Amino acid sequence: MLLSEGHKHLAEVGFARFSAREVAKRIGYSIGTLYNVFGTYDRFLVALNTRTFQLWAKELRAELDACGGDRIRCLVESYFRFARANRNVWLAIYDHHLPADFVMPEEQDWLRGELTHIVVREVAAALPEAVKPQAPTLARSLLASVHGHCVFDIAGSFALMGQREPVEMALARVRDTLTMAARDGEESRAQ
Amino acid sequence: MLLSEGHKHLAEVGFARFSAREVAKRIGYSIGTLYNVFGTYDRFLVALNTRTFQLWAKELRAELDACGGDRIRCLVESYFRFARANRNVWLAIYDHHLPADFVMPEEQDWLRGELTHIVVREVAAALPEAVKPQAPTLARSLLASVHGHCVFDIAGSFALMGQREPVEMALARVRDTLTMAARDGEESRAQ
DNA sequence: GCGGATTTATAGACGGCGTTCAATTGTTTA
DNA sequence: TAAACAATTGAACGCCGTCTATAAATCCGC
Repeated sequence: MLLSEGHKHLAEVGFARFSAREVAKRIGYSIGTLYNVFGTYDRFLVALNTRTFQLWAKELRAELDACGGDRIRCLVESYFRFARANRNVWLAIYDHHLPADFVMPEEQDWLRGELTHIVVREVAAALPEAVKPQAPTLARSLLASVHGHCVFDIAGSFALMGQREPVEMALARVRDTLTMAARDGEESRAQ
Repeated sequence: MLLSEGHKHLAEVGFARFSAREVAKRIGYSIGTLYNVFGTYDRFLVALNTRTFQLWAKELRAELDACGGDRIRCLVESYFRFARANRNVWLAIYDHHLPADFVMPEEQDWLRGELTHIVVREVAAALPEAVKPQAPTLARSLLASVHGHCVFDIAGSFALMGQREPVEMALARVRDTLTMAARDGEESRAQ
């Protein structure tokens, strides 16, 4: 209840205007109760962001299942679609910086890994046999590239720079790298 | 004075713990004075972030001037170096989301363009003649890719994923794209 | 069924925040 | 010097996250 209403509130007002007090008030709880449950504002936000990761992974799996041939395009488009459709909760994941001494509950680690693992699997499938071992590293790197495009898109930086079609740009960068990796694979086979 | 001390305070405590009140107190100003000058917290932060952009562009130019042969590597390394050396003020640029109705003073627009323009020039220099017109679009896309790697690096996501050498990874992605672009150039010449 | 123990919930208090504004101080001009 | 103007102030407001003493609810052995 605290989680679902909190997630709704976060989606409505965004990270900067989010308030744990307001969430408690909305569902008729006292502020003290919320703090008894989560202990601290940071931990509450971590729990909400974990919820976002769960939602994200679920949608990604669904879209991959419903995907036709081009699974790499599907991945990239899904990344942008989720961020755009869930702007505030998506941004909150990256706006919320944990204190250096914060120990993350395993829960979130595992779920972030879930998303990454999906991408690793798809990247591996797109690579020729000779370079498949590079898939984990390559997948994380491509994730970062797509993320960068998505951040600029959401923040409006691309619009300011007169750039359009950020999804296609991100996809093109991914294809560049996959093509180059495939070429490496051929060379190592030719030797 | 408000700007320099504010920038220092932001660098010390980071975006989340930053407070305009504290800045005013530190230099012996009243809180009211700060608000007469900047009008609002958002505008104060925009001014501080503009300062960060200025510093960033200055360092980038200096490092390019002192750069040996590999100017693309120099760009990527400089991006990471600035973000790492100025973690809090760099993060503040991306953590501070403006209200939708906010009209950005031209100042910051111009300075952001400054950084981009440097990158565009260097990317153009790295491209064969046939594809040089793509330089502006390509440069912004590569900026996004490097930014994505840098965000994950600063946030510690790469470390969590067991990934090392984010700078080299980002550089590799840039080279992938530049190589592919060069190949496109050759093909269009061959036709 | 009951009374003590233990968990859970409450709301008031605290200091700090961004923001506003009437009052004050300082500066220029006539 | 006196009046007009500009700059500065800090108390007041309603928020915030956090803590804590108190009250309510739940459980459990008898």
